[in-house]
Amino acid sequence: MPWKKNFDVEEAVESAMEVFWEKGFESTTITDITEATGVQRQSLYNAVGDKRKLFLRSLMKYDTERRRSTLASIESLGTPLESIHAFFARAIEQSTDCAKYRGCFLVNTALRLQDHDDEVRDLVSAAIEDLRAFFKRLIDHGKVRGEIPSTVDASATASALLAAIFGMGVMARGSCGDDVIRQAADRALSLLA
Amino acid sequence: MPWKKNFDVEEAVESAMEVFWEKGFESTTITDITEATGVQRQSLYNAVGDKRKLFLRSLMKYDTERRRSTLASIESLGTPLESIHAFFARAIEQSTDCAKYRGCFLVNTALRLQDHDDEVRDLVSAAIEDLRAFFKRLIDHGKVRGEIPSTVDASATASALLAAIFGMGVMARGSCGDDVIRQAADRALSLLA
DNA sequence: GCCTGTCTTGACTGTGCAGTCAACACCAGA
DNA sequence: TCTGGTGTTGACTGCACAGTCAAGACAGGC
Repeated sequence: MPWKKNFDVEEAVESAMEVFWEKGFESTTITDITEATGVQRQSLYNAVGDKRKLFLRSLMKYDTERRRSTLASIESLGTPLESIHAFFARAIEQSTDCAKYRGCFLVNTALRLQDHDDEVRDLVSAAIEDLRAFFKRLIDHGKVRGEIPSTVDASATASALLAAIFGMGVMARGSCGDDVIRQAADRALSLLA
Repeated sequence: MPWKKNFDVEEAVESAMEVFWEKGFESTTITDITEATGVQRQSLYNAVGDKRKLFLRSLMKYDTERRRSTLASIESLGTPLESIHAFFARAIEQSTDCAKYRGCFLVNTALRLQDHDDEVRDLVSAAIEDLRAFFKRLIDHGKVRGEIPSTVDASATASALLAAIFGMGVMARGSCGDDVIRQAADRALSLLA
């Protein structure tokens, strides 16, 4: 007896994610989302729930389908040191292309954590901790391979790289010049030499 | 014939600044401000103008009365290297006291620059550039004094310290542990050794 | 004491929003 | 073909907000 939905929920969440990523939670209206997805208001509410649930689901989708897969592909790219450099190169590319700069969805969310509930908070904290672990793991491997001096403190340096990545994002938003961002990345990476 | 205002405009802007600093532009309502200042709606509109003008004026007050004077007092505190360490110590203290963490008003604004017009943008960019210049000046002086190795690139390292400071702010918001923030600061400062 | 122009007050207006409702369209099984 | 339940549609509700209005309070000049 039921009637099949004439839209795909996952596709709708994907489109909603793009909008939330671009504009943030507060500044996104349900109308923005219905326009982006082509799905009617009530159909969205039936399928997913309210705005908050839709945001959480978008963030989870980003976390699993974008962030984790990106880190995995970068990690398998070359040597540990090369992977770290590749990560920073990617961050620079994104930060300096101001036309389409929108940062990382999770970090954007971290910057407005007061807008959100514990579920979102926990997801964000876990993602940040995971990125730090990513750096630490690569540094440890680099030390084993002899690419990175054994005197480098893996944990502390991972924290510093994390701060550098975040800082570059802030600088990009604060309309710093590209050269300043590149300098910051270069000096941060010098901690590995 | 006129009638004297029974409130001080500067005091009102000071109170408004506290609210905008705490909650950001979008999340602050005029009612929040009338409650914080004790000044009636229309009196505020008469004295300062609309919400946007009030925000700009608050930001300018912060820039001149807080940021600049803080930098000046830190700069005159001791040797250049000591001043930089003092700046980071202050940042750590603020970032790890999560109970009253609210970051720097200008950086908070930088993170939501899309909410604002060119006047605000320009003020924020100038403040960020000024902070970078602050670091660069101190590094240059430190090199002259022999506190900082002459091999340190003052400009690039200033950019890296800037990124580190911003990154620490993001980490504080993303509910990173205090030790991670401290590690990041420690490694950033190691660029001066 | 009256007049003039500013300041104050609280109610008002219009807008944009999240979320809801009720009527309708549709499909599958009896 | 009828029936019941689910999906869809667009209008609706209630609320919070920025900004405005008009009536009144007030102080000084005449």
